[in-house]
Amino acid sequence: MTIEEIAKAFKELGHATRLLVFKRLVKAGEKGVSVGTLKDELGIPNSTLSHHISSLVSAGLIKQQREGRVLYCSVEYDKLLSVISFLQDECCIDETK
Amino acid sequence: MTIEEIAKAFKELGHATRLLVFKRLVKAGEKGVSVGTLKDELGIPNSTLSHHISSLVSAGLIKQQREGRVLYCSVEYDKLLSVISFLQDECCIDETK
DNA sequence: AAAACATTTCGATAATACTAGAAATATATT
DNA sequence: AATATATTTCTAGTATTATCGAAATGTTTT
Repeated sequence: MTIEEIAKAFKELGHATRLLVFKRLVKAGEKGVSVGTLKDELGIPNSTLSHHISSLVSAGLIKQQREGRVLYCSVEYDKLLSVISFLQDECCIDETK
Repeated sequence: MTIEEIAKAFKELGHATRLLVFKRLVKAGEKGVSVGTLKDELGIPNSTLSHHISSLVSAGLIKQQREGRVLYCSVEYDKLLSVISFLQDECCIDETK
């Protein structure tokens, strides 16, 4: 993962609405949550939510799977783990220097 | 920490230049790195760097301490730990549901 | 107090992001 | 095939962010 990819992930997590969506999806686990459910829970317009979702997808933080006419959103755990690893490894506190 | 504060931290880390600065400061440890050194290492203009630094300060991710005419920037570890904790706790992978 | 050094603030431009109503697309049901 | 449901794309206005040269500020040395 390049620094740009990590920065992109942070950037997309750096908005309260998107962070709420992401947090909600992590809680939901494997199957995820439909766009409509997110819309109802967060109370924001379709189009606005749709843009936020595609931002998260573009950063590789979440993915979407269709089931009939419902689109489920779910977390890309590999990406989440990469981000956590970056903070722990690349940004580790090294007092031994 | 509110969701807005966490989002703000992610937002400011969400830019390649700022993320490089932050990473550099974490590596540097307690004393930090001067603005001038960052400028030389990253090769970006004073004013641009200064804005990025104040963004990181505004998110509480770094702080500045003057020593003579040199301003040192250093990481606010509490904030870094909060961000890591958020990802691990609030965004934990819970397969037990 | 003048000159040198370190950093920020000003000012202005360009680029990107946020928001959301309305129209379009895709799928399912009757 | 018509209707209902779920979601995205279009369009457009507003707001925020990024960039950086030049001027200003604060600090030290001479």
